[in-house]
Amino acid sequence: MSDNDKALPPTAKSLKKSYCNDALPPIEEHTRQYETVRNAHETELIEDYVELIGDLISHRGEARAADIASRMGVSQATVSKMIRRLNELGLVTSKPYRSLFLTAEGQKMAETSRARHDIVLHFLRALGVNDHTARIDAEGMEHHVSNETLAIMQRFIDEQTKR
Amino acid sequence: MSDNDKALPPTAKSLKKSYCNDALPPIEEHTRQYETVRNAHETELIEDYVELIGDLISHRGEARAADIASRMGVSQATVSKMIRRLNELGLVTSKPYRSLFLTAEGQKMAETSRARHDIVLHFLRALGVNDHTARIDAEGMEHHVSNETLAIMQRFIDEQTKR
DNA sequence: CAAATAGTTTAGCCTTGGCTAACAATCATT
DNA sequence: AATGATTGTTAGCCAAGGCTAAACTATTTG
Ligand SMILES: [Mn+2]
Ligand SMILES: [Mn+2]
Ligand SMILES: [Mn+2]
Ligand SMILES: [Mn+2]
Repeated sequence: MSDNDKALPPTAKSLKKSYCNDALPPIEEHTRQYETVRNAHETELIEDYVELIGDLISHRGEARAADIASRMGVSQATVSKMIRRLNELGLVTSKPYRSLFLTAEGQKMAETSRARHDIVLHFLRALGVNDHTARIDAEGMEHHVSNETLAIMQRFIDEQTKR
Repeated sequence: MSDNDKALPPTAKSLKKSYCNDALPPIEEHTRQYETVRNAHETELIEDYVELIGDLISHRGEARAADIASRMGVSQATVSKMIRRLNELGLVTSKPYRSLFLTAEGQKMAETSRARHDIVLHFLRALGVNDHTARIDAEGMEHHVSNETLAIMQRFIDEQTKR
């Protein structure tokens, strides 16, 4: 019914509010938007844990539950429970009372997440956002940035840094 | 211990990976990042519901539970339960089996959310992201964009549209 | 090496946000 | 006005992700 995808009207009216109060998107498209967000929510905590574990291992030599808990700002019990989940998902290996290791799959996820996180963070800084704020925003935004947008962000960073 | 906030070294070394694999952020700052994300998660569904209800009212004349359910892509039972919550939070008023209305507070939240959502969406398009992708990304990103970043996005949009 | 401290796990509780199935109300059509 | 279709509600289930308290293990230190 609506043609949101095609060229914006060449004669935008108010330029400030031009296409913003368009009709609602068609139902199926609208639904898919919310669905995508719900799906992201299912994986984002997992990604953050795996990414943090990878960071702890590479920067500290090992990943201990207590460090995860204090970095995440949650209780050790919460971390312990989550580690069981990560184990079941095949992302980490752990022996009771010992520190954690990432499986091959876990390492892959850690790298991917870290790379994406870095692009978003660098993009925000390149855009002019204060480092502190950029870090906070990136931690949440990263899980909702498509590969398409990520590529554009990377291009933006490259252009900024080149000049 | 680290000074992430202050001026980046004027002689950045690799420019591609310069500050990305720095040491981990100091614990308290790191914790605050994750905390901020957790807080956003508590309010984001609420915001999406309220924003959608506002949109339905202004574009359709009324907000019915069935429309919310089909747009959100969830069951009517889920919507019914959520409406009770919105009611308890003082964001909507509703009589059984009738359509919904936003309270003054609800309207304020709807406007704020809608405005923020629009800025993020327009920003992504101005950046060169395809409309369809931009809509999907915006739906998730919007809840994790600080006011500081939002202002910068708005400035970017203005500059893009001016030239 | 024994005791104290630090780290980890388990048990049990809670809220949120999904679901299905059954029931209740409203609305539209004859 | 009766009936069937649509819409809304309730009950009861589940998983995720928090928490505290208590028990257990490992490490450090006297
Ligand atoms: Mn991350
Ligand atoms: Mn994150
Ligand atoms: Mn929104
Ligand atoms: Mn949203």
